[in-house]
Formats: sequence, C-alpha cells, structure tokens
Amino acid sequence: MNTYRIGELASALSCSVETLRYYEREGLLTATGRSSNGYRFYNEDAVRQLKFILRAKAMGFSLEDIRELLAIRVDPKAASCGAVRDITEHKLQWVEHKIAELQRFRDALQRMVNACCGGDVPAEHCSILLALDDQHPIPGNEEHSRD
Amino acid sequence: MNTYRIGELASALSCSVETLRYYEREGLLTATGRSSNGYRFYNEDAVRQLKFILRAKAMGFSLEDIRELLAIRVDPKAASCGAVRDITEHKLQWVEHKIAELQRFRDALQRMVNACCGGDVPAEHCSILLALDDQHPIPGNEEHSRD
DNA sequence: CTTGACCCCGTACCCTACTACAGGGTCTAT
DNA sequence: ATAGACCCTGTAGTAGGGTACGGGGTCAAG
Repeated sequence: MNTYRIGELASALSCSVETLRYYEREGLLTATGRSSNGYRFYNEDAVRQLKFILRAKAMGFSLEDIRELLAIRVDPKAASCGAVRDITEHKLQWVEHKIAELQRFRDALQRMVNACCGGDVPAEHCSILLALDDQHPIPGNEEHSRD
Repeated sequence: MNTYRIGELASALSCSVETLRYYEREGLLTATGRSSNGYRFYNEDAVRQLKFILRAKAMGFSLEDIRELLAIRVDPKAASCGAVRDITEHKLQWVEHKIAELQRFRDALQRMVNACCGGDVPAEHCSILLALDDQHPIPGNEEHSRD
C-alpha cells in the first residue's frame, strides 16, 4: 500500500501542510504513522478520511461537527443512523436560521439602496443616512421603528 | 441638555458598558466629555450616534462599514450620496453572496437528510456517511464528485 | 465609616480555522 | 560539503466583536 508524506497529501487534496498538522492537533486526522526520521506518513485510509473532512467542510459542517461525524464513521455500529441525521438536521436548521437573518439584512439594504438617489450630490439629505438615524424610516421598515 | 453616564446609556440602549468603551477605543463613539471625577458622560447627540451604530449593525454592517458611514454622517457635505449608496450596495452584494453560499449548504444538507433513513439502526450503511465518503453520491450532487 | 453601586484603566481572553515564524533536523542532488 | 527542498516542534498571531478580570477611585445612603 502506498503512503504519502504530509506535503504530498497536502498538494494532492489542495490543503496546506499546516492545516494537516492543525487537524492532527484537533484530533481530526492522525497520521497513519511516523517514519524512522520522525516524518508523518499517511495511507489510503487517511486520504479517504481527509476527503471526508474536506467534503463535510464544503457542506458547511464545522470542525466540531466533523469531529462527531468522524467518531461515528470510525465505529458506525455504535451509533444509529438517526444520530447522524440529527447532526445533519441540526446543521440544516442553523443554516436556515442564518439564511433568514441574512435575508432580513438583504431586504433592509435593498430598500435603502432603492430609496437613495445615489447621485454625486452632497450626502446631507441622503435617505440612507436618514434611515439609519431613524429620522425618516423607509417604507416597509416600520416594524423596526420604536414608538 | 441632560447627560448620561456610561451605565445609563448602556442600559437605555441595551448594550454593555464594555461595548461602549470598546466602541470608544475603536473610534466609533467618543464620550461627549469627562466629569471632574473622570467619568464619561454622553449627551443626546451621542445617544443618537449610538442608535445609528446599533441600527447599522442590525442591518448587517460591520464596524468597519459603520466607521465609514459615521465619517460621512459627521460631515455629509464632504461626501456624495453616491458614496453612501456604494457602501450599502457593496454590503448588499456581500450579503447576497453569503446567502447563495448558505443556500448551497442548505441544499446539500437537505438532500442528505432526505436520503437518510434516520432510524435507530446502526450507522454502518448510513447514506449521509456514504455521501461524505463519496462512495454513494446522492442524486442531485453529482456536480461535486471528482471524476 | 463602611457597604455597595458605580466608574476608571489596562490587559488578557473568548471563538473559529487557520497561518506564520523561529529554530532546528533530514534527505537528495551536485 | 553544501544548497535547497522537505520535514519536525512549539509558540504566537490573524480577524471580528466583543467579554472578563484585576486593582483601583468615587459617591450616596445608612
């Protein structure tokens, strides 16, 4: 079975050597072993595990989430399929919450952009500044004003 | 004109005293002055400025953005309305970019949740773990698989 | 005159996911 | 034997937006 040194693994999967050492410190990816000179080496199982980590990251999982998923992956008989789905659903809810928050930001910003003349005129009466001062709430924004 | 001590301002606008001192260090909100005992005090202008800051934060602006907006707010004749709209549009684009990213996360997570039996069975054949291992790509996810 | 609620300053710490650097060892080619 | 590429460890720094703490001063009530 062929093995990889840390730099080879890093360039193969497009991450940095420092990241791999960091993942080791964090307990996400331990090297398969050490050569007599102390160099880390990785086998195909480690490559697959790193792919798992990177793919999970690309899905939006945090390293903490990934730590849990890896624990299940290593010993899948000890965990239920439901546990895996719980982690995923929990993340999904968090992502949906974040999306909703950003959509509120987007709508507020969009209303401000729409209301602003945006011209090369002095900003003295700029509707965006007025809206942030709440002197002149922008229509559609009333529910956020104090009474 | 009535003035407020830092704790009064903090409780009036529901932020912490530490936050106000932090904003002062960051140049966002300087106290109106200091009493003879060294205590900060704030007048109504400062209250309005803090409201501006908090409202801008609620819109998703970063403290760095707010710093720029405040500079314009202080001297609106020196800046154009277009400059204000540029900041806002820039933020809007950033927010839209973030939303799109999170929506990709959400879709990937949703596909995984849908595909998972989620039962109290061992996770050995869990479709989520398989998908993250890319042994068993979930339909709709092919564009992310390596070839 | 002491207690408790305020306030001051400066510094350190939180989180996440890295990245950088210092100071050293190892291996390969020339 | 020496350059250059690679590897090791340990520690510190980054961004953003604060929070916490230690050690002290101030002020009003009892």
